[in-house]
Amino acid sequence: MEQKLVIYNTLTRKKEIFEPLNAPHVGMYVCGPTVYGDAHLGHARPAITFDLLFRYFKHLNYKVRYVRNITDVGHLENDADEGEDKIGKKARIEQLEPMEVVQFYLNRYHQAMDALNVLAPSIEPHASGHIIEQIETIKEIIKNGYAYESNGSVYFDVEKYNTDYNYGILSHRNIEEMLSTTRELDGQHEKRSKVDFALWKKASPEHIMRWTSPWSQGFPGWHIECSTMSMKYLGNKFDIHGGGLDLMFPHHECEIAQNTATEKHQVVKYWMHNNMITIGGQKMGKSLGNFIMLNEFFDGSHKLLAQAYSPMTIRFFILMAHYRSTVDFSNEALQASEKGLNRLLDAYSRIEKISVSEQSTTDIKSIRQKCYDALNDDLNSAIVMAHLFDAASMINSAIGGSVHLTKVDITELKAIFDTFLFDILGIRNDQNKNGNGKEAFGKAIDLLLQIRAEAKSNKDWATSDKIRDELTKIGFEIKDGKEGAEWKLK
RNA sequence: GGUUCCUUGGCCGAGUGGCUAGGCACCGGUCUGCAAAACCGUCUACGGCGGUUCGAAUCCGCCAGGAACCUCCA
Repeated sequence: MEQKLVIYNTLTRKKEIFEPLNAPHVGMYVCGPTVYGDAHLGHARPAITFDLLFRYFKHLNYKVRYVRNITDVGHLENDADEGEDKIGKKARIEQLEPMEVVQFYLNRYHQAMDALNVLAPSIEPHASGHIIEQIETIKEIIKNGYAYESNGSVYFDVEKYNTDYNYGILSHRNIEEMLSTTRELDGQHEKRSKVDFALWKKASPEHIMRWTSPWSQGFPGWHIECSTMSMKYLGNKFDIHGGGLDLMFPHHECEIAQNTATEKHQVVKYWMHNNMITIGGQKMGKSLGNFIMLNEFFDGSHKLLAQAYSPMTIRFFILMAHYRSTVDFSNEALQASEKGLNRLLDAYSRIEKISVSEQSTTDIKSIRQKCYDALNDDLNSAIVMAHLFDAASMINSAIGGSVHLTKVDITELKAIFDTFLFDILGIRNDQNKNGNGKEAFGKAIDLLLQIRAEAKSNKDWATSDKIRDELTKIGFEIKDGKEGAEWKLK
């Protein structure tokens, strides 16, 4: 079963066969959160998209090092390298140590990621823990002639760089265009050109987070952390750099410029970008204030939400669309995801109930390859889901008796769910979680259903309905089948 | 204004030249003491106008509408 994974490379705007630089090793770097607030639905998209890729690489037996950074410094509040550090601002408002703010939101971020069943990356470096390395990178860029100091700050010389390389290679912009369309901003007198960006900023007196450097007491620019940390942990040539589409410019463009200015060659082989989550057709984001926090989904507390949605519903919802499509939030779409996910999990939990036949009357064997084909085609999780729904349909039909399956095919159906739905798509099976050490609890429900069955055989509908209705009221779902009643906690 | 992209059935959402994606909802049926679940069936769409082609949702052009980036943003 030859696997040829194809991924879309933003750099070339084409689907390319994925060939690791150093098989069986794969290095991937993804831009993580700036920890000055809780994660919203938009943050779940790259986390889940690249978690899928991480899981799939591991499934394909690659040795993956997945680096996802924590931005805890250097991310400016306003435009063009002026303004205030986001972490520092939040810290002053809340009268906290900056690192206290970082730790608080980082813990909450991790909780949300755990809930979404997003695996922890191999390394989660903090920008603030790599100030020395960032200073070294900046020195190297200055040495190579692509940056200059100005009044204690250091700026990247974009126009100089562009004469030797190509600034705009990723975002397909050109400098002339940018010079004519970029706004003139206050406080840009330090820069030689308005397209230059900061590598190091001298701290203003009220700025809390500051480090000593050859140029000033200050702090690093936003872009330099990713260049520095990605190369530190993955080398000066590595496979994949991912992030949200909105980071393509300027962040990733600047990273490429910094990388190339340091190493004199392209560092990243494949650039991958997930698309945005929209709400009412518009990007869910901080500036529009139209975001819904993940925790608000989990408990249903946001006013736009008709109900609470479980973390797995959110994950399923995101995976139902291809990662390069925008996906529009709505209660209807989320409810459809919730029901669809339950349909798959219900089918999975009923596999044991299929009675074994000598011959299969339907084709199970091709499903696995179809799922691989879908994943190999630029991680098309939506198609994988469609095949899983087909598999669910076969399970249900087999239980209903309209199709027959051999022991081997039944085992394969279960394996397909285990491999694709749980291991690779990362859906956690939260159903019937009443198992752990609560066998007695389950047996008690079984006993109630047994009494109900006896009542039914005596045509004592009052008793049988009472048991069913009361259990339903408590929160159980009772299904009557040919082989007796089943139950689960809703 | 510049760059890039999108427009699929009631809703969501795959699909890059021919072969019913899938999910949710609705409706009809089977099953059931009733219900739920399950199963079967119905609904078969591709913004508009032209063009290329034996054949286009899929390629090209124009028009309309929408979005992202161009300032922090996943």
